[in-house]
Amino acid sequence: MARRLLEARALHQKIRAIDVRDSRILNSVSAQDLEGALAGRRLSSAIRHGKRLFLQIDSGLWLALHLGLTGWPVILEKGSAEPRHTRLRIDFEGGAALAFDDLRIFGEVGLTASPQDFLARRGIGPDALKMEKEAFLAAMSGRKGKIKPALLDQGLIAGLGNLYADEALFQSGICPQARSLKRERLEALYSAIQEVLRTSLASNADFEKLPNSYLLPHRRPGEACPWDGTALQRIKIAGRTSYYCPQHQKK
DNA sequence: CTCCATGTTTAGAA
DNA sequence: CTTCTAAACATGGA
Repeated sequence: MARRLLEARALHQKIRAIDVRDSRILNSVSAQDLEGALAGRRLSSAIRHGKRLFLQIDSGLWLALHLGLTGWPVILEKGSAEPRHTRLRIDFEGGAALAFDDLRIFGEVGLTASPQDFLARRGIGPDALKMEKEAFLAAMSGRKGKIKPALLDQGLIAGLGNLYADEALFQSGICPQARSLKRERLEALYSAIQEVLRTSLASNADFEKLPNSYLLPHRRPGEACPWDGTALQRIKIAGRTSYYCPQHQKK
């Protein structure tokens, strides 16, 4: 979504000014370096890999973005008010601007020579939506730990967060604490991941627009499973809250 | 006031 | 070596 937005609205315009409002979002780059890399240039393409966004600058360098918990890119038309927690603002010739809004500042902005380099250095694995089934099976099999932390491990599969991991497990009938899953169940999980991510993209990450058969619109204490009416369970796994249905999600 | 929260990294314990 | 937990980061809402 963010990538599509940037692709549609932030490319090919000459950058007039950069304003780093809060340098805490910068990751191993100074505000000066960022300005030097962007001023007078244009953004030429946008790609997403897992939770990372990369914007190519026409100099060949890339802007590397992570939205964190609360980050979001916002396109501002000429004269429109900017979001309250704008941490970085890029103004284009012509009056439009790109604001990076991020309340909690868990997002980050950096520069890299190439996305491949950046991903390798950070140890980020294949993107969930581009990953082949066999690669997924290879990454997930032979592990002794619980399935949920493996899904959240960005080095094994990049792009699933806590909520979508819960949703994929829910859809494939697998308990987040299950271990050593058989091939057949991993295949079901793979399909669920693909479907959950595609459906979520189509609904613009709005939980209320997701099908009622999804966990996410019901992911609250005391709610019932939309499949069988069983009370949803809430547990902590690897420090993250997990919701699941004890009736249809098996170990 | 306290607890919790959509993410990542790091340190340290099993 | 693998797996898991807690803490830290910053801010707001219940």
